[in-house]
Amino acid sequence: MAREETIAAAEQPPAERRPRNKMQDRMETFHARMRERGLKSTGPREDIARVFFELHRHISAEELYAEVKKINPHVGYATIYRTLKLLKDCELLSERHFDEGQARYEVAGEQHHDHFICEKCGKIVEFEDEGLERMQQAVAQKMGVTLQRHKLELYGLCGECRRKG
Amino acid sequence: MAREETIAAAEQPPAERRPRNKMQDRMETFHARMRERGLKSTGPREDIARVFFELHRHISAEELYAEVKKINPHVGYATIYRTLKLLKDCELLSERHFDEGQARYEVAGEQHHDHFICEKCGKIVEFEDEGLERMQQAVAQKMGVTLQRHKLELYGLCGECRRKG
DNA sequence: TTCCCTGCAAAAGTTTTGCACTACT
DNA sequence: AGTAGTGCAAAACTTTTGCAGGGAA
Repeated sequence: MAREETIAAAEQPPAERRPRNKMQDRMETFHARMRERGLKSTGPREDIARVFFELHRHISAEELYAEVKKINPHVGYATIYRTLKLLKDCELLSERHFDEGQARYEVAGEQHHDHFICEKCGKIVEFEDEGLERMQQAVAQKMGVTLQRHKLELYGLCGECRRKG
Repeated sequence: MAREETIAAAEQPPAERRPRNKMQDRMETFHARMRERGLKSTGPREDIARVFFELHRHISAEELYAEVKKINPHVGYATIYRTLKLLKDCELLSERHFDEGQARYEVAGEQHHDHFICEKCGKIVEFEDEGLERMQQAVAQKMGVTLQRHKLELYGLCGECRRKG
């Protein structure tokens, strides 16, 4: 059992610019990637992927398991984890380790973003800032290293909690 | 068993500005904080704290256990974890979760810093950049949130590995 | 028909806890 | 003496793996 998570849609690109049915696009991509790899599309995989794409982001394996159980009570934890790994291989999912014991998973292939996490209510807000990205590159250069990826998490109080508290 | 770690001392403040015997200072602080809390200074606690302060940073519980065993083979895992938690309570240790299953621990109370992690050799380099800190504050302000802390990890190739690879 | 996939259960890895015993202060 | 600390073993929790049976291509 982990900290509860609330989701805020933050700084999403305007709806018109996004494809109308992300869900279907993603399922198609999933099928294509599986075919490429000679893997099979099966009931449990469909269910898990569908729930994962449908649900809000930053879900834990435990939460995903519970959700999938609702529509397919037959599915076991092993299949959840195996499908999560498969989705990751297919570059449709990325795994995050926030300050908790368990991993959280989110849809990948979107534009890069970082996270703000409210320490009071647990809300996770995604954001992206060009300036920060550039400055990180500059710092890396100064250190003489090559950057492949990064992880930035800001922790604090969201506007709502600050007002309340 | 986890990924091996190499340590690079990076951008440390000049030696003259640091107290000569950090180790003793830290042990004294540890004793003081324990006294404040009505807790006892004991053999195992001494050994664990000493090894922790002596050793390089970003150690895992497993590694610490192995090191402590060398000087006190009697100590168990439970005491390692309990003492790690105690050191954290005493604000002498901070716990990090990089992209691995297990936690890593480092000496706290130093100036704030972020981490670069080489994806090839596992080397961890600490760094600090004022500009980045300021820009994070600016981004937080733009989002209407209050920042309490943050975590920035850069992943990539260190100079050495890039040259080799 | 051939592998791949599945669920179950057991294992593995990390961290925590219960308990009887020990040892600081 | 009294209370907190210790080691051991067992439990808890998350994730992985072995295996025998079932199903997609």
